[in-house]
Parts: sequence; C-alpha cells; structure tokens
Amino acid sequence: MSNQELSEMLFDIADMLEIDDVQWEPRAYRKAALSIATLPVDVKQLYEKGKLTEIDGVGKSIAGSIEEYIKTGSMKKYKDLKKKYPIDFASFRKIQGMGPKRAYALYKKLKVRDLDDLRKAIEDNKVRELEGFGEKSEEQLKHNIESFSKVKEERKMLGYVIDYLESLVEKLKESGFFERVEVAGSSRRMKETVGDFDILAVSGKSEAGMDFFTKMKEVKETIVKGSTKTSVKLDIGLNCDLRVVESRSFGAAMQYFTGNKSHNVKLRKIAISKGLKLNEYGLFKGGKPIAGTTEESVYNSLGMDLMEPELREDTGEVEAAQSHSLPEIVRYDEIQGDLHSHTTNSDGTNSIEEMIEAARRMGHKYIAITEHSKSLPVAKGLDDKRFEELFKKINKLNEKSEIKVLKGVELEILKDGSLDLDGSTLGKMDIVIGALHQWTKGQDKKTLTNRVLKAIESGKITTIAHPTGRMIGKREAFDMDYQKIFESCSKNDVFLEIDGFPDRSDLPFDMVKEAKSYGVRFTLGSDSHSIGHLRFIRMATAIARRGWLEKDNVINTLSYKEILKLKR
DNA sequence: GCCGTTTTCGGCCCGACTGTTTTCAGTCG
Repeated sequence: MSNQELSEMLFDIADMLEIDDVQWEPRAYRKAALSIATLPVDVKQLYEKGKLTEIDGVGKSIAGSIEEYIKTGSMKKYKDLKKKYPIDFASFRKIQGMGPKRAYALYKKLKVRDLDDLRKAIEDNKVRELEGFGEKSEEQLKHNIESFSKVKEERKMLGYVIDYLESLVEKLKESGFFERVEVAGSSRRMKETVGDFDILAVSGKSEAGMDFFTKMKEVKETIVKGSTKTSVKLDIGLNCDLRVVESRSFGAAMQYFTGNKSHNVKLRKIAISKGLKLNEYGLFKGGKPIAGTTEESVYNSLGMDLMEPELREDTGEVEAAQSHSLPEIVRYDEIQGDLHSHTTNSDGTNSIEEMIEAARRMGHKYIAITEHSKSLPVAKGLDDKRFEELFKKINKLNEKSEIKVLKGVELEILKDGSLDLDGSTLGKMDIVIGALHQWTKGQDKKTLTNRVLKAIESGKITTIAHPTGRMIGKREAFDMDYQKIFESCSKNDVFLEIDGFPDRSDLPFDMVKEAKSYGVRFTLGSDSHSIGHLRFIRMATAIARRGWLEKDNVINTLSYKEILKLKR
C-alpha cells in the first residue's frame, strides 16, 4: 500500500459523500487525503509507531479506516460507498470541470463509469441532452479529456521557469494597460516546484489588458476570461492566472494570492476571532475596510508583523509573527559568492576563465571551483596531480583577478566512508565538499548513515554536498538517520550544502529548518556545470530563506578572507 | 469527520467564472 493509493481512496470517499450531500465530511476526507499525498514518510511507518492521528486532518475515525486497510487490505466505508457508486473518480478528478456531482449525473443517466465510457457518450452526443449539461459543456469535457494528464499533473521546477515568468511580467508592465504587475502564488514563495503562475495587476482598462494578455505569443489557449480574472495555458505547459484588482485592495490581494492555502486559512480565522473579515479585497470591520492597500497593513491590523513570502508555509511563521519573533532571514543581496561549481576540468562545459568572468558579471565576490575527484570517472574526476596543476593555475588567476577563486573539490565519500583523496592535497584546498554519488543503492540505512558520519568526523571536509541525494521526480532521498547527521555536523562544525540546482533543491527547506535547530551552518552552491547554471545560486538562497536561515547561518555571507580563515 | 487563543460542542474560507438557468449549481483555487 502506498501513500498515493490511500490518498486516492480518501479522495474517492470525499467525492462519494459529496454525491450523498453529506455536510462537512467531504472536506475532512479531502484534507486528510491531501496531507497523506504530500507526506514525506510512509503512512505504514507512522501506523507502526501509533502516530496516525499526528497527520494533519486525520482523527480517530479516519485513522481507524487506515488501520483497517493496512491490516485487512480493504476498507468497509470505501467498499460500501463504491458499491453504490462504481465510478472511476480518480480519473475524473484529473479532468477540469468534472466534479463528483457531474460524474454521478453521467453515471445515473448514461451509465458512464470511466473515461472510455465518457469518451463514447460524448462521441454519441448524449451528454448535451442531460439536464444541467449542454452543447458547450460537452465540447469542453471533450477538450479537457484530451489534455487531462498534462493540465493537472504537470509541475515545473521553478529554477527553470522563473526567468520566463519574470519576462512575462515585464511585458505586461510595458504594455501600458496596467499600473502595477506583480508575481504572486507559489512562485513568489519561491517554492521548488510550481503547478501554475499567479500574476496580480492593477488596471484602469482591464478589458483591454486582458485582451492583450490572452493574445501574447506565450499564450496557447484561453481557459476562462473575465474582467477581473483570466486563466490561460502557456506554451511551456503551465497555466497562468492574471487577476486585476483595485489599487486599494492590492495588498490584500497580494497576501491572499501568495498563500499558501493553510497560511491563509489561519489568517482568516484570526480575523474572525477579532470580529473582522479578511478576503482578497481587504480586511473589514462590519463591512468597512480597515486595511488592504498594502500587505503590511493587513498583517499589522491582525496583530502580526509582516513576513517575507518565502516563510508563508504555515510552519510556525503565523505564530512567530504574532509574538514578534520572526527570524531576520538572509537576504539575496547578502550572498557574496557561489561555493559549488564545475568546469571543463571535470564534467562542466565552460572553461575556468569563462566561469570566473560570468560569476564576476553576476556581482559575485568569489566562486569556488569544486571539481569531482578521481573515483568518479564518468565525470572525469581529478587525481592529486591534476588538482595540483589546477591550483597552480588558480593561484595565478587570483593574483590579477578582482573576483577570487576558492580552490575546492567535490570529493567522493567512498563505500566505507573513507575519502577519495589523501591529506596533502586536501590541505591545500579552501573548501572540501564531501559527496555521495555511488554505491548508495545497495547500502541499508545504518551503513549509509555511518558512511556519512565517518566523513564528517574525519576532520577533512568542509561541507556535505546535496545531503539527501534526492532528484525531484526521479530519485527518492537516501534513507538515513538525518538527526544523527545534523548532530554530528553541529558538533564537528561541518556545514551542510544547499544545492540550488533545480532538480536537486537539496537540502529541502523543511530539513534546512530542522538542521538549523541543531545549530548547523550551511553553504550555498549552484552546482553549476556551465555559466548558464550560475543563476541557480538564487534558488539555493530561496531554500535557505524558506528554511528560516539568517545571515549568520550561511557561510556565503562571509567575505573571501573570512572563508579562508574557517578552520577545518 | 476534524479540531481547539470563540475549545470538547459547534463551527468548518469564500468569491469568480461558466453554463445553464431565469436566480443558481457546480467547479475551482
């Protein structure tokens, strides 16, 4: 049984209860289903520890159902409902405009149970004859079936699409139809992956502005179009919402459309508890607006400090804002350089000179060149001799260059936890990044953990590269005892890396926050393999901010000289 | 069915858009 499977079952139950017009329960089941779908650990593990009800939205009853399912392989509540409604809700959920009520209407009148049945019914023009449907609904369903998997499932890594989004905003600004245009949504929170874009605008001529928007060359098709809200599908495969609000509501709208959802729900509840009403138009007292022009006015009127968008994930920031104890998170402009990059010397595609020049143009004060070591032959890893040669070259470059180059390595942590290079060469390096790339599959949790601990305790490494090894959408994180690793890093003053390469985004932000609580410090790296990758330092910084890191927690805020002084 | 700075009972976010209605239900975010 996977979390995914269980989550789908709970969503199914929610859908079926909704058909029965049951009040509130569908909401409860959906909440539980969503929590489980996004849970970082296996539900079964939680069950074994007796911690099911610690899952957000899971209480006694749903926990009982989960237990029943784990023990017997079936769930009575689900089975009974499914007998009444033998419908493939999971597939229908992926189709826009197809909710449970419509699914049931189609089943009741046309015996439509799954996608194939639905396709056929549409083919025979049967759907348009149903009450509540019409020709247009039928056509839309037909269209949405064709593109269903792409519309809802696809998420993009923000690091790859943020420049595109910003250029889109720039074009809207330059169009002359808008007085203000800003990015909102998960992109503003700098979430690692995004499912759509939200753009917010102020306009005195919104009809014309919406026309301009839907006719942009990036727009593939228009999904809905109104004077305050327009949704389109972009050529990169993401949907984009553009909302136009009044200037006096702009702050409230930015707040609302930045989210995330549970952050917003919490805010609204706080508003209600103070006898106020919060929506995207403002904060109201008995119908009279008391805040909303700026985000700050909204938060302040709710008795809270304003917080950076990256913090708004409902992981304690609401409470911290209420008690005026928000962290002063590291700023993008406090990052002085990049601490992880590769050149043609190993598996990069640009020369060291090209990388340095590109880093200088970005305003970096320094860049660490951290080639792979010899036991990673696929990446043309370097041995001691080649490192010595490279460092001679770097010393020369450093003499005349305004931007400084740190001598480093991304060093293989070998199968038994020993290191790929010996002490004498390592001693000449400014930064040593220990990394797991190989022999991880066959090793169990304890072996893998000890392997990393041995490297940390060796006294020879500065930081641990992309600590969990995860690749978004491709590879799970290593199964390790991370608490032990955090403890050991803190004790031995070994840093953890935040790798900003979008596929990695590693450490993930929630673990950054946890590691910080152990007193761990962090290095940020773009893990560049070409000059085009250098921009990913911004994504690493975003993760640091989302993980509540302050200036002192981040090594990249130090100057070149200060970094050289760090002892190892 | 869940949950707790309105707390163990009684609420549970709320507004926009669409298509089908002729005042609204369904869906979405």
